[in-house]
Amino acid sequence: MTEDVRSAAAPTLEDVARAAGVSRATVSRVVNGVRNVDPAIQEAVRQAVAATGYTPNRAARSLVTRRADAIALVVSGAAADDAMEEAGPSPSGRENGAGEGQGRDDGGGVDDEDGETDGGSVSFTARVSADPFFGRVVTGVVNHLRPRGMYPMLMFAGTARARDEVVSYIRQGNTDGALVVSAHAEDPLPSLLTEAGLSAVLYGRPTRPVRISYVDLAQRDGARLAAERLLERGCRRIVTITGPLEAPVGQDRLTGFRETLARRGRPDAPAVEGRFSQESGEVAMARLLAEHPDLDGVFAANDLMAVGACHVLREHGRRVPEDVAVIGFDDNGVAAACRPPLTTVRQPVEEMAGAMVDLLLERLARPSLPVTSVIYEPTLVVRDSA
Amino acid sequence: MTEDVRSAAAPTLEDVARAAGVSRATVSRVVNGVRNVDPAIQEAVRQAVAATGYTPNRAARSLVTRRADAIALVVSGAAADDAMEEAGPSPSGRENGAGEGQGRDDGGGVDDEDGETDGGSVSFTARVSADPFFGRVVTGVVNHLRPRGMYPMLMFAGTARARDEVVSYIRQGNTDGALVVSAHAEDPLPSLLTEAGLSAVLYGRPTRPVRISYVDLAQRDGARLAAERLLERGCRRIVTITGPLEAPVGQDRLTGFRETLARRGRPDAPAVEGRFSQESGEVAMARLLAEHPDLDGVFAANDLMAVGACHVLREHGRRVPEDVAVIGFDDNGVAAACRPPLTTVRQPVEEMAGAMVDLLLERLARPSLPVTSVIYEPTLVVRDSA
DNA sequence: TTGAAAGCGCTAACAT
DNA sequence: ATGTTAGCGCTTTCAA
Repeated sequence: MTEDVRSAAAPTLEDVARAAGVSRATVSRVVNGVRNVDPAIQEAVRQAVAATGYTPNRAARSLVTRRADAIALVVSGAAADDAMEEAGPSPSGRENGAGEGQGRDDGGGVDDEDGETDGGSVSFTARVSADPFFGRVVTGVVNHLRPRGMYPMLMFAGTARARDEVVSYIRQGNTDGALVVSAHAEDPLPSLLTEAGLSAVLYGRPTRPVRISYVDLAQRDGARLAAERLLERGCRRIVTITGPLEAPVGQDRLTGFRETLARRGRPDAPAVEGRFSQESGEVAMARLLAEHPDLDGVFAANDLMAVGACHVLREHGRRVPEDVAVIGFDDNGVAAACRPPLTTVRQPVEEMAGAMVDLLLERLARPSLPVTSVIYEPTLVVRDSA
Repeated sequence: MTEDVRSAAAPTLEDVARAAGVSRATVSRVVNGVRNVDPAIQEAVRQAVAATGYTPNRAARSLVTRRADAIALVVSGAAADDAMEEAGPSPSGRENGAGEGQGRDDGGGVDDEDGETDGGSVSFTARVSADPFFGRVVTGVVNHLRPRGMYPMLMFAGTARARDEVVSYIRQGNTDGALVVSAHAEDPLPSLLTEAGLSAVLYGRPTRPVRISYVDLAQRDGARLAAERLLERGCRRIVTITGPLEAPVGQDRLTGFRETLARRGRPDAPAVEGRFSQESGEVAMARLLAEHPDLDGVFAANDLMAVGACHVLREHGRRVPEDVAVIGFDDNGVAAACRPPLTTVRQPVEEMAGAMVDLLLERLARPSLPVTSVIYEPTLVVRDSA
């Protein structure tokens, strides 16, 4: 289809204009789809574009439009404290690996500060690669952006330093907006972004009500689905491993779960807080087992913790699902890979990530648009564990 | 520290020049660290920069330097065939999910082509989020780039179409170079990139010898480590689950393993080919168990397959490591999370990804630099499975 | 509806 | 060692 000659220097508007016998301005109008161009000329220009193999120079365009034509995808995480001020413990459980090497390289040197040794970043980075959830968000965004000819600039904001750099990078106009997925509650990034007047869309309801668009799942409905399934199976002694309770997801999944149980006359399901990691799920399960040896149903607030729970249950001689039914949340790859395959609440992460893209792009196209939120419905995926 | 007034419009070189009482050119020189600037003036300019809160406008800079000051991180995958020409089977086992929905949306429309339904992209995307390996490469790159004030543009090239778009995007100068990690052998991307005269660095030796820089692990040494460990434990009947044999990693890990065994008088260790997915590891293990019921040692070419093997072994009543010792490869998070925790060959993925960044950046700084490769040494991480 | 011209902010000759 | 100047390729008034 493209059999043209493509010489060394990339063709410019000028070249196309000459080939079409019109002015640069007209070519620009055609290329940008601006009205008021004679159809005949329009066609001629299109031909010239094809013949020359013209593609707009983004730098030149950005220079005048003041748009970067790029967006940021930031995986955010650490709370206000980190690298430099690791001291104060956060409200709830802390990530174990955090805190080595802090305070290193404060000089602001631009050299050799690697994530592997960067204070506070270790556990953040580890969690991000360990939980398939983040990978799903990223692939969802990338795949949805691709047909639009765009690729996201990927950023991690795992430390206060990294976060500030990200914010100023975006403020400087290097991207037109940001998609952010937080690995932590109390993430100051959303506020920083909106305060700076930048367009952003979140994955998940922000902890504090900040005026920002977001895409979320009807978390409580998901938890309800899990509770009902456990109830239907005839579980009598149901417990739950929650997510971090300072985060909205953690709270919502717990309350949705408890509400359903309470409505069926089973208030006060025992709960132990986890941190969404497999290990925290194991610890929580062990504790629940010790305190409630007669338990026969477990709802873990994500798949990773459910997998950890299964491991511990088996080590304690309990069969899943015969002795204890287990339900996870997310429906990540680990759920299907688990033994037994996990019954879980599915969150259409990739789709939701795509919705984030749409929301942001619409907002950028029409900044006057109001802040919006889109809520997806979860579904129960029944496999073997419950 | 910054207590200046920051008005609406971003300060330009002009503003700084005025503030410092010099010309734009001088400011530019200072900002870009060009020699031949009087130290006193240099200092004055620096002050002015700080006072005004100046940051270079990248679009303007790119326009004249013809550098994008950005790099691509592409996770590549599918071979020449896909979306449009799914017909011919590849040399060895095919990814199972591949091939639904092919031929859809050929019209070249720029709308609504999502990865989830895009032919050939399904299994690719799934594999990418399922294998923590890719996440590690990505985090390694992002973390290493951050101190340099750069963020990679993330791209997936899972179909021929996507690959072409990626190549032309880069050719158009939207990024200065590319970091590529292939999920498939026979990936045409490296060749396409070099043929187009673009700078690129690969993760892993390319299938065919193409003149391109890469970072790799001494795969055979890693396999040797695994073989020796199994031998030391006194395993008598050792088998292996290989990676895809059309890929260099698959080959190298197998030959390194067999060579070591042969040198100890144990040629012909039974091998079954896997595809690096947990499921393929399960299938392979089941087959090996059927054909060699007396096996007592397994080397899986990656952790995911090792986990699958452990599942199957347990289901067949074999205890790990008492009855059968299992060793994986990579040392991803799943290795430590496995029950029992997996003894495995560690690949310092994040570090290696950092090395890719260095290689590419050096190359961009001095294009005359020769093509290089950096090889890392693997280490054996002993846990419980062997 | 189309063209002419100005200028976005920066770097890189070239002059001084 | 510093300043002057000429664009880089594009969009966007403003005229015609």
